[in-house]
Amino acid sequence: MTTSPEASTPTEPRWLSPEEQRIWRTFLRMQKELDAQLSRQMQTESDLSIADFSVLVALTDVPEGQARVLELARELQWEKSRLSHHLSRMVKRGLIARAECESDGRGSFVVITDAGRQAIQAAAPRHVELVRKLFFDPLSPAQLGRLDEIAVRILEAMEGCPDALSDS
Amino acid sequence: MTTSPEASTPTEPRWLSPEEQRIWRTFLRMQKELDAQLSRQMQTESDLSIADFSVLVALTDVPEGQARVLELARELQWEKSRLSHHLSRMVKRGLIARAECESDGRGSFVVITDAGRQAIQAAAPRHVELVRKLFFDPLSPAQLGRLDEIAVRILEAMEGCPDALSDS
DNA sequence: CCGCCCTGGATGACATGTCAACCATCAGAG
DNA sequence: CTCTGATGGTTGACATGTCATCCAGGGCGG
Repeated sequence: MTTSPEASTPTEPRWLSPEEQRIWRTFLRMQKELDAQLSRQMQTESDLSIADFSVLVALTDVPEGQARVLELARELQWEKSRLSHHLSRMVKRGLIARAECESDGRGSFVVITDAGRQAIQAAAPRHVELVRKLFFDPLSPAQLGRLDEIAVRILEAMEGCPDALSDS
Repeated sequence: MTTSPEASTPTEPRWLSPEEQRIWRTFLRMQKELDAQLSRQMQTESDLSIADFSVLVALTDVPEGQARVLELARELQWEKSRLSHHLSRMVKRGLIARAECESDGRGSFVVITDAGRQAIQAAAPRHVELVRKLFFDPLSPAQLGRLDEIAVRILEAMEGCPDALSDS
């Protein structure tokens, strides 16, 4: 971001002003810290990663605690290969199980196990508390509304972009 | 986040309202997408990861393009082991080099190479453009100011937290 | 000079994510 | 029925992160 403005680039790039740089770095730092705190807490207090948690949430959101793999992938907006790898690890740890799909020989279902339910039921309250403490509580309702607008705005800006909005 | 509110937890957790859930998920999605787009662009157009880029930026920010490892770690707010691993990979790719530290036999310097300089000088303009396009351009100056306040607010909320703000 | 603890940094084992290739099944054209 | 291409999903190789551990050199009391 601070590469000296002397290089002869076609149409001199619009470098960030010092103030813009500060804002951008603050924003990045906030994101990183937030993520780090939430991950750390989830890991140390509940022995789950945020990724594990997301999968379990998606599964409990759905009737029977059971879903097709690609359906999950769409829900989570994960690549299918990432999901597949992650599911394998979760199976190994007993949080979920795979089940055959009768109607389609290719597909398979993912089912949440009792251990999985227990894990998420233990983790969720703490997680929500922390999300409140770090995100909702510090912001006024007005700020929250404006942040939401901003997030939506940025999402819109990304929608028309070269790379598809990450899915499989 | 949607674990049914029937479990008998001590002091029923303050679950998120549907609207709060929507806001939180939107926020997470925005973060993820932003990061994904920036990473993808950096990778495909400049063959660098955001991490590589950050290291190179930190090195060009500093006189002589040279710094001590832990100094870099502090700058980037990375764990020292992460940095060490990453530096090894970057050395292997010729972007940086290690140099002995005369004054302290333990330490070593990291120096940016010519290849490293070329890489960052090629990558920076495109990166800045994308940051503008996805972050600064879509927001009004007023929104930007409010977002900054919000980010600072959240960072403050995290400062007093159990886990130290991630450093080594 | 010696013993001891601190510090800077590297390493190995392991969790996670990405990309590309693979494979079986399905679905439709002939 | 068979060939062909799309679909659902897994796999392997490899990049990246985390944690715990190790190790060499430094600084200091004695």
